Amino acid sequence: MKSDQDQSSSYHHGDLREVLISKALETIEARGVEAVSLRALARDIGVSHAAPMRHFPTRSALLAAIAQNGITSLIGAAARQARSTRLTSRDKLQAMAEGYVDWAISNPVHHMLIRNQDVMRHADQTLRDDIMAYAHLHEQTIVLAQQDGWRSDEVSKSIFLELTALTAGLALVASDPIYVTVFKGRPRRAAIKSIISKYFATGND
Amino acid sequence: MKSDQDQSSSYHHGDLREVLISKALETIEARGVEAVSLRALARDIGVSHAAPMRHFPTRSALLAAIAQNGITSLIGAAARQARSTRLTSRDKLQAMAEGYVDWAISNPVHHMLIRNQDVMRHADQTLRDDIMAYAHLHEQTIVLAQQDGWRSDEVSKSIFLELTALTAGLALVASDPIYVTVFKGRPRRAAIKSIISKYFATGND
DNA sequence: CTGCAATGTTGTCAATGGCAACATCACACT
DNA sequence: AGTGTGATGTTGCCATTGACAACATTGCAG
Repeated sequence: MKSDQDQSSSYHHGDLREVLISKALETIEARGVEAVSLRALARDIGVSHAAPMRHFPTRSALLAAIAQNGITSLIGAAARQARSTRLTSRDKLQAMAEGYVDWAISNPVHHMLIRNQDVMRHADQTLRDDIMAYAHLHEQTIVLAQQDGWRSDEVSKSIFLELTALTAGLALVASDPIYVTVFKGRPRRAAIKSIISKYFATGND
Repeated sequence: MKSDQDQSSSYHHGDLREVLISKALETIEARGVEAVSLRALARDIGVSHAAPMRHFPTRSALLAAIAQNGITSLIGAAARQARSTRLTSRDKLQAMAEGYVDWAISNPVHHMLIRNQDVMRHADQTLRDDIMAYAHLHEQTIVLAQQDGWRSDEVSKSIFLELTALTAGLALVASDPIYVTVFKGRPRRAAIKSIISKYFATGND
């Protein structure tokens, strides 16, 4: 009962790239990045040991591609919010902060890969550019909020550092198994939203 | 000019465990965790390929031991501050927050290893206990500060989450190569201390 | 319908982690 | 001092893996 029998002929898998990514995600979730092996994935999927190489030249490239998928979805969500016209610039900024942590909680593997220096070391230029694009969007959103009067007297770089640290820290704590006990009995997202709200509750005009 | 020639006989290295750890640290700093190989270390040091196994049963155990060294030094520093009698309880808490980020900046490899799920997955009970001990010390310090009137009306778990996220985030941002540009032209430690001070500047009686 | 580019396969190699059997040494105990 | 035992180091081995090369199959564009 192989799941890939709907392919007319079995020589060409037809969807190998996507299946590799999704199986790799499962592996990472269950047993960590170090457990990802191109050959094991190939065995699991039922193709020859070198087939994955047609889609990812190296193991690192597969991991980087997953990270790329992650950052792409993060930027997509952030850009959508930024275009929304129903929010003040300050609320957009808050939504962006909450969106980042939400995204990290919803996509713990992608989040972890993006924070993993071993993975990012092999990132290609597109991936690096996308991460920078997100940071720039963040900075611009801060500047816009400041232009509308929110903490307009502060240095935007400082706000950027502060907000980046806060959201990165919350995302880390929320998805790190070490800290699960912190949330015992409390819904993670609510506790986090409340902390972010508190941050944004000051400095309003 | 080998550095290990001061050993009388060369059969027993005499200091292999420590040298393995220090060489591994260099490797991680230069080329990341994934570049650590027991055999390469053995070659580098000049012992046989299986010698490292006498000190670390697996590669993961070596990495976990380095993480253990890190958390031990972190706890040592924190406990020293906590015992200081010249600080108010609130100042002790602030010193602990600053101390954590300082430690992370001074020991980026250790900090990264402790945050690395692949490494922590293989942590033994002692390492897990030590990390919990640090969290407990943090929580106790918060409670003491609250008992002395600092934010005494807030839930200490919330403060813990907030402070842990802030410090973890600052440590992450400060040591992540992705964010080096944020600190362009600004001393890292000063920028971070100022953010932490700001956090502690509110809620004082 | 044909030839080429994309995709998959088989075979091979060096490096690695890990295990086992053996060698050497330091040190505690008498 | 002598010894023997546990700690530490060595050699040899094996399975797995990433990576590469040469070859096979197939879909598709012209």
